[in-house]
Amino acid sequence: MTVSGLTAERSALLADKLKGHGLRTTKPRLLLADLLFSGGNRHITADGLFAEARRAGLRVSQATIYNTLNQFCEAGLLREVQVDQARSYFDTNLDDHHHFYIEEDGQLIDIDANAVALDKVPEAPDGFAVTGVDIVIRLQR
Amino acid sequence: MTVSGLTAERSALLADKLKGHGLRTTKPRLLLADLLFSGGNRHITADGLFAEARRAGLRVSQATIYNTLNQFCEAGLLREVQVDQARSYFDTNLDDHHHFYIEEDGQLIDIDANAVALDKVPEAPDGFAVTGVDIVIRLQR
DNA sequence: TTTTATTTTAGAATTATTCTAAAAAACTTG
DNA sequence: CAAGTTTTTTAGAATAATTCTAAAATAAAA
Repeated sequence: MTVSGLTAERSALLADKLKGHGLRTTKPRLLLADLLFSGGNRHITADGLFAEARRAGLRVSQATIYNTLNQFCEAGLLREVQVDQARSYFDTNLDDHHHFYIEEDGQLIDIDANAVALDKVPEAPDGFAVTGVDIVIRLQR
Repeated sequence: MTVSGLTAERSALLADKLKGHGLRTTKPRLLLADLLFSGGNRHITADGLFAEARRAGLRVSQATIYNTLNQFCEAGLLREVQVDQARSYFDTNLDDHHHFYIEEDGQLIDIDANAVALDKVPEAPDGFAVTGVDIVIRLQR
């Protein structure tokens, strides 16, 4: 499959990444994966990715953006970050880490896990297992 | 003002609480305040409070529920907890504390601040002040 | 009591997201 | 490659939480 705006090498690399996570390679997925994974780590909303995709000349529906983001999450290529109940943020950084959140402009900044020392954590109630520990430090100017 | 289902003493107590936070006492506010503050601390969604209010015989619109919850937040009588981008949770516990969150049933459980030892926290980026540190421990059965 | 300011309300509007069912694209097999 | 099967994509409708609007009701002030 050839996708305009992507070199053959990058295309092959991304296709491998998708296949490696059990996802078929399709044109929309390849181009969205390129937007998401070809720079450094990033945080993005569905709407933001939609805008970028159109700017990049990819004509995709919003439904595809949502489907793709959710599939990438399930496949373990992305993580969702819960900081604002108004919209979902997706994070390409899969390492153990936390976030600064600037509410005014909706900006997220990664905090490396070892910049935080969480020395005492309460035990989970009986019958429950911890699936994640999220720390969000809210900021204001 | 008399409100059916509220003793005069409780009514007066709640009215004082509202006034003390710069809010006029109205019938809907008094009854919602009673639901929110007359038992122990609690976590509730707008929808949950709406259902309770109707069960308690208060005929109040959804808009009033939302207005009241937001006003109570601004007035410092409630806090909003960000755990699920699908809906807002409000917490009557104003002490410094954190949360367990059981995604399956949307249940929140308080974690006392001193059950957590957060010994190293990164500095806020230049020009920013920390407005809150939220720790959410997600649980699964 | 009259006036003024604030609240409440029903219902419309908004916004993010999911659903639907049909068309398109991607794999599979002969 | 051709035909058949499965998965994706899509446009647009549907859903759900929340906010907005402008008018009626209520509360405070004079």
